[in-house]
Amino acid sequence: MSEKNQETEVAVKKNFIHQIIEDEIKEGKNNGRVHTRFPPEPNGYLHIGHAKSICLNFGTAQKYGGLTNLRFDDTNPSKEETEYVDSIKDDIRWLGFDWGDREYYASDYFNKLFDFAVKLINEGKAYIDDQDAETISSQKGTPTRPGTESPYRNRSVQENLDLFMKMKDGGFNEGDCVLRAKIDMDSPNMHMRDPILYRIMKTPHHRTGDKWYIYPMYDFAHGQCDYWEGITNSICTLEFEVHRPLYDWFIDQLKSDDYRPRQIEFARLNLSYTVMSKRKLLELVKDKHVKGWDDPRMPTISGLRRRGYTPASIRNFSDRIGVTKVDGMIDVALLEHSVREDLNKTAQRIMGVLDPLKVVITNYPEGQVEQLEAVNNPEDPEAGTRMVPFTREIYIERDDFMENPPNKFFRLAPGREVRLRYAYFITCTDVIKDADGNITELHCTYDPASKGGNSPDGRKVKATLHWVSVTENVKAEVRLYDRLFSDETPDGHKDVDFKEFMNPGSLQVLSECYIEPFVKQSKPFDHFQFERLGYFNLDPDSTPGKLVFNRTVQLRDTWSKEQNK
RNA sequence: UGUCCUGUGGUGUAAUUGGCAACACGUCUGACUCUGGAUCAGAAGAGUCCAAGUUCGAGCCUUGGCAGGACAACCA
Repeated sequence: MSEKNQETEVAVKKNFIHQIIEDEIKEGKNNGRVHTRFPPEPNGYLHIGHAKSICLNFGTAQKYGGLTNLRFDDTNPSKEETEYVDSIKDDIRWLGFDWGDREYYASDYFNKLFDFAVKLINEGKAYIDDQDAETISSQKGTPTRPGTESPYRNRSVQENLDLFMKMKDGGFNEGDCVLRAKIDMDSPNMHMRDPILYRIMKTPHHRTGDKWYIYPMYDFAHGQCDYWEGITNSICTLEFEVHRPLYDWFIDQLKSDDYRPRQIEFARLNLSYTVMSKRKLLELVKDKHVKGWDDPRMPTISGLRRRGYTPASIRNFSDRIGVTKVDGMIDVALLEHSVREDLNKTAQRIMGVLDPLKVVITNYPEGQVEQLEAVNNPEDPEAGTRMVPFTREIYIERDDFMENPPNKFFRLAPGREVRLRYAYFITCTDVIKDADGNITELHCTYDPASKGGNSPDGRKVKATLHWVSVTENVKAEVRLYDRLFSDETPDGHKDVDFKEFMNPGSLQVLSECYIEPFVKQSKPFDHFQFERLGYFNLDPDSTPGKLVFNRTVQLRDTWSKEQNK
């Protein structure tokens, strides 16, 4: 089934960044122009936290009639790969955003950055330091203690220039020396204590190959790229707050008129029961704790996509959680609510039995196949109806039957009558067991007058069960997912590795599932609601002979709540 | 012994010239229902980190505390 277009969209509410921008527009800053950028480092797959940033950056520009650039922050060739560039572009597009032809790379600016560094050297604002990393680090001081100046700090401009050229030309080994800005070793802000601008790396770069032996540091690249691209609002996460004075310092050295990009920080997303750091996600992938970056249990965008999340559901989630500077923790339940809300309006309904229990309808003609009409989506009349085959033997869900039902159990039990959805009323007459006392099948009778699901005498039943014909069905594998971690903050424990909290039951594979024949025509990533069970989508592992479904999320279930009381 | 940032129901956000705290998720009732879904109606739950001050009036302003977070990679 193709994706329906009637996605639900939550109105983007105004956040503190929008407020700042509106104030700027009122002041006439940048002539009312708004230009943002999304700057991923291509060293891993995007996750739901990046989705928040993408929605913020693209959404803010859209809101104020501006543009958003995509810029890969590729200043460290030892970590970055083209595979990641491709996945990032796919994910942003899938989320529904477009950067037009404004696809940039920090590496596009390597020449300009080099020239800028030369300018700083000429102005006596940068110098080559021959000390090793450890020494430089020890001279930095601590957050509470000032640093000390490097003995190389006052080299002549000419000497600095010569050495910088030699660095560029590969005349040194990695670690021999670095280029540093000459700012203030006494600054209370660590980042202003003569930060490193360039380091030597003899690693080929995914775009510039072996052209460069020196690469700029993040701080020396990011703000300048913003400046050259005409970015007005450079939105980043809270940990860069202390970098802002340095960001501004570089812009001060660069700017030629009133224009200057402004860095604004917001709190990154933390989701309960998951980890969000790229390093930890990479670890899960590399050590095979999950099947890959797109494992449906991963909080990556590709994982959520494979799990069955829709772009609209992620966008809505992102709008709903808001944007602030408060470092908090969002309940995964809100993410789940967002998919249910969207899928409820759009998903094709079908019937599927995950844990089959055979039912023989003893008074139904053998060999007969009836086609019964079923509604495709009660939330969307336009979705129409389909036919579902009914036969003498059917499967129902094993836990839809109880031999000795408690008070509030409304489903099938000995002697009780229930409705089979879109079919007939049936009454349980016999419970068949094996030698060990396990229930192997049920015998029921049906009321032919209740065809379609209603009895002409107005008789009511308390429950409606989903079912699938024993002979007219598609057998499928269904993968049930639970949270990957059993702890709310798996990486929040100082002495315990986050992997200790991995949930051993996060994946449950059911191979004996029966789905109504309608699903034969479905394609990977198609969304369904298996009635009464939850939302599922077809996994790309499916082959024509074997369909595989992922459970995106369960339906809200008041019965299980009742049970847990 | 520093700099910067943050503190509003269980969670997340709102309260725009100071006017007795709103919304969403979650929770709990009930109605309706051919999905124990959805929908609808309703409830509980904070007096805004603390203290003092200004004011007729403070979540918003002032002062002083307290608590949490970020910063010491040739990572981003």
